[in-house]
Amino acid sequence: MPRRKSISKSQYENLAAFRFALRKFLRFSEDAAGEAGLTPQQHQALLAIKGYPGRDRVTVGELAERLQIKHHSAVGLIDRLVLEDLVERDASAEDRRQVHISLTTRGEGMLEELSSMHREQLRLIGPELSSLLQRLGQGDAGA
Amino acid sequence: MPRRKSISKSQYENLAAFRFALRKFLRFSEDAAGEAGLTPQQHQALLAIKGYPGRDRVTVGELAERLQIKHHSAVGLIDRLVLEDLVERDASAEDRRQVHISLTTRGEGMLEELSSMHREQLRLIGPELSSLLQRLGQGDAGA
DNA sequence: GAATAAATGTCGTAATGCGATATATGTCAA
DNA sequence: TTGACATATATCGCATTACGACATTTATTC
Repeated sequence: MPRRKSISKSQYENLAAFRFALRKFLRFSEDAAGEAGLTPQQHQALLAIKGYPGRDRVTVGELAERLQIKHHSAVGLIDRLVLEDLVERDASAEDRRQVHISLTTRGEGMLEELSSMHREQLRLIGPELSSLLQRLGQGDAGA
Repeated sequence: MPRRKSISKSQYENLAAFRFALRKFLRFSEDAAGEAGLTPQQHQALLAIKGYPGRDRVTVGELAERLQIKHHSAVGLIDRLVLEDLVERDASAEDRRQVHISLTTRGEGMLEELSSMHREQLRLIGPELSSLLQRLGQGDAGA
């Protein structure tokens, strides 16, 4: 039987089931951010800053990389976060082209609240996602 | 030590690492769709239709549910898909309020190509995602 | 110190999801 | 069989956001 390009009905169903589960998680996340008064992207930016490996500040370029968006998209996002008093910009001492972004106290509080909810939700749905991923990893066994 | 609301630095890093991996996968998916000449949402719609459990057509409402968007957002999405000759609308015989959406031959071809790529990519990164999920499921052990 | 690269920022454009609202069809009961 | 209500889809205008093209400032290199 064919192996590379051909996709069986059950494989389409598996792929779709995974994306459905993913969308439900993202919807949960979007709703949680919205109820906290943040846009989803603002929430992701706060997490990317506070959760950056080994530090709790980032440059504009680093933030763009972590969010997988372009530099100038990150600039606009940061503009709105600064307006909301959620992050602050500080010029870098070493390289004056760079700008360091870090959370304000207000930003920290909001992120902590949201992160707590997400930690719980991910513990809840993590096993399901892993199971769906594993099913995709197998050949075309299950229906 | 505290258990509910408080989040350690390493937990922020774990949450951020998971979202980063997720964003990289979604970026892969967005880029793949774009190269095929589709928007990311158009691709997701095709998959949701073809991968619907037990069928390969859906109603507008079902599509909205699978994509986790509102009905009228799905309507606009379907409008654009019909214009691109990727899906077709058919009136339901049983309930004339409903509209059945199914893929055209062109839509099938595009979805098969994209699904093949996604299947491979998910096999590649599935283990990493599972590992990150499992780390979130544990307490606050690892750093 | 001129040329080039890198980091950030500005501006206008396009896609998309949503709330409010409208229309058509089905359902149920008096 | 008709009136009241529910359901499925569609329309319209709005807000958010990411992008490409381009500009500016600072660092680096020969």
